[in-house]
Order: sequence, then C-alpha cells, then structure tokens
Amino acid sequence: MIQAVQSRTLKTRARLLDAAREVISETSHGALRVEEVVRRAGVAKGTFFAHFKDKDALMDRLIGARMDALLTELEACPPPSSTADLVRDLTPFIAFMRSERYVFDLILRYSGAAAREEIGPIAATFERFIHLLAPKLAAAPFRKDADPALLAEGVQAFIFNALGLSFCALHSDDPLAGRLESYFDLWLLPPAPAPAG
Amino acid sequence: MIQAVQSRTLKTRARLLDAAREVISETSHGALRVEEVVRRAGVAKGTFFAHFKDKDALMDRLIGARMDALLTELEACPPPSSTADLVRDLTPFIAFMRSERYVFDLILRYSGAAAREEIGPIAATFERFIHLLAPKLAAAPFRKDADPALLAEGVQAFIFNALGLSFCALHSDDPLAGRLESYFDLWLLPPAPAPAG
DNA sequence: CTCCATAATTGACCGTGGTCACTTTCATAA
DNA sequence: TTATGAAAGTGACCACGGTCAATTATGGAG
Repeated sequence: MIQAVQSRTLKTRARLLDAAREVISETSHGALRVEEVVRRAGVAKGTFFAHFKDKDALMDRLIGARMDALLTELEACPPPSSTADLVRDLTPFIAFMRSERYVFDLILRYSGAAAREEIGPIAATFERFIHLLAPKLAAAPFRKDADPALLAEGVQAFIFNALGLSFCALHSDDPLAGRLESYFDLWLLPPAPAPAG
Repeated sequence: MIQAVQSRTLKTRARLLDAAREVISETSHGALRVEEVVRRAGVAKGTFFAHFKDKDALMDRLIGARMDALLTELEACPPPSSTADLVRDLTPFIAFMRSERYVFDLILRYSGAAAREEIGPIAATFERFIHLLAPKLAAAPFRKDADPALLAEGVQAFIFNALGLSFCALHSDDPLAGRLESYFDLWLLPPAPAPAG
C-alpha cells in the first residue's frame, strides 16, 4: 500500500532548510557543514540524506531559489535601450553569482540544462532566464536577424565567460561590466555597415 | 643556505605522475584516488601533498598537459574556410573536454585565467587557445570589424556553453556540433546586409 | 671523513560527506 | 483497540582528501 507523504516529512524538511539558511546567513555558502545543519535542525545525519540526495542538492535548491527571486526582479525591468542598460539590469543577478567562488562553481556545475536526468532548480532558473530574456532582447534596439532565444543563450554564455575571467578582480576596479559590454556590443548590436574596400 | 632541488624530488614527482596516468588509463579521471596513486608510486600520502597542493592540482597538471597537446594539433590546422570547418578542427579538443563530466567540471573550475594567484596549466592552455585562435579567425573569411582576440574569447564562451547544455547527449545523436555552428555563424560570419525597411 | 642545516618523507590522525541495517512512528484495516 | 506494513528517522560506520609533528636522507662546509 502506498501511503501519502506525512506532514512530519514537510516539517523536517522545512527545519533542515531553515537551519541551512541560518548557517549561510551567519557564515557563507562555502562554510556550510551538513553536521551543523542537522545539529541545528535537531535531526540525525541520515535524515538529511533522506531529504536531499547530497549536500549539492540542498545548495542547488537554496541557490536556485535565490536566483529565481533575482530573475523576478529582472523580469520587471523594461526592455533595455542599450547594452549598457542590459548590463545594469543584469547586475543583481550577476552579483549573486559572483558573491562566492563556491556559489559560482556550483552554479556552473548545475547550469547545464539536462546534465542530470532530473532538471534541478538552478538549471530550471537558466531555462527561465532564456525564456525571459529573449522577448526583451527582441523588443530592444538590437539586431533583428537572429533568433532571440539564441541571442539570449549567447548572453548567458558571455556572462559565464566574463565571470570566469574576472573572478580575480573582486578587490580591484571591476572590469566585469566593461568586458560584458564589449561582448554584448558585438553580439547584440546591429552590424555596422562594412567599410568600403 | 638555500639548497638546490634534489634529484630524488624529481624522481618522486615523476613516479607520482606516472602512477596517476596509469590509474587514469585503467579507469578514468573521476575514479582516481590519491591513496591508490601513492600506493602505486610506493610513497606515503604526505609525500603526495608535498608535491601537489591538492588532488585538483595534480588533475590540473595532467589535464592541462593533455589539452596542450591537443592545442598543438589545432595549431597545425590551416585557417578554417567556414564555421563548419572551425567546428571540425576543434573537435578533438572538445571531445577531450567532454570525455568525462569530472573532466569538464574541473576544466570549468580552472579555466578562469586569474582566478587563482598562480596561473595553472589549464588556465595557461586557455590563454594559449585565445592567442592561437585569434590569428586563424583573422585569416578566415569571418567578420573583420572586431578584435580577433575578442572573437576567440567568444568561441571559447560558446564552447563552454554548448558543452554544458548538451552534456546529457553523450548517448544520443550529437547536437553539439550543430549548436556550435549556430553560435559561430552568428558570432563570426560577416553580417548579412540588412533587409530594406 | 664528519657534521649539520635543510630538504624530503613518513604515517597516524582528522574533518566531513555519505551509507545502511536497524528502530520508531504513523496511518489504515479489521 | 490492536495488528500490520510502509514511511520516517537514527547513529555507528566508512571513504577519502588533506594535515603536521616527527623522522630520515642529502649534499656542501670544514
């Protein structure tokens, strides 16, 4: 006989998630220890792994939720009027991705849409990112000779690339925005007329 | 007094590298265990970490060397005559990057040029990739209105993106080449004349 | 050759993610 | 109310990367 999910299951899972959020808010994502989470949640270690496949799955969920909220902010922005505008609109989203090396690495690892049989929260967020950004790009004064979804995928690719290349620069002047703008200018703007000759 | 590096140091390091290559050739990168490497090399565990900062540093070195060899092959190719050509030339390099999920993840993590104070083999390989590819792109029938190095960076970004998105497809028809070509067409080809209106 | 500062090596030990056979709790049927 | 089987929870245990105080080997100075 198959029984329904018990309410204590939801309660336990919520306690684990709360405990995890608490630890992260006090320290950082990278400093989270499963043993500390179960200690605060008042459950045994095995219980954690009955609720989450592994520590990464918990992180996938927490980080995915955070990114999703930031995407909702992005969604509210009107279509950008320039590449600089686009970079500005993307800034909160990007800021979170680069907030910790640990976070960026985990996002990279989980961003691949179908890399795992079951699509996880972070991968779902990036699907949403594409679907949300494509119409905005189409409505912006950018090139019209390309599939907006393809353009959006390119924006995603350039964000990852720029983040990877400039991760060292957290404490210097930020070259990230400039780098992104260079990419976006070339990728999104209508081509300049070719010079004669 | 500062003494020179002893010859046994080099011998031990070579034994560790040989043992690691042996394990990998028998199993996979992901299956490598430090304990197995030191067992085969006939040294204690601590010795391993005196020679490599951590397991990732060993992998960085081995994978970086492998990629470097593949880049040398790429270097020997004449400039591509089309984006399909470019995709073909890149295939061995890309095939290695996607040979194991573990390998791809490690490459992603170490590809950021200055993400770590000391540039590692994989990061150096990607710098070489840009410097090697830029003149080829400039000599190919691609757009001339952009810095070749920037175009090369875009190629790198699209490779990562396509790999991440299609990693699931190892056992189905390969959508990777097609996806890459779509990206490259839009990124590299001279813009089509805008339709009037 | 002997001495000895330094380089190289050792292996017991630790932290932490993850497993699993077992126990407890729950919901339903009789 | 009680019996029963599935779901939920437990914690001792394991695997494996990484550490470090102690030990041994090396090679140049005297």
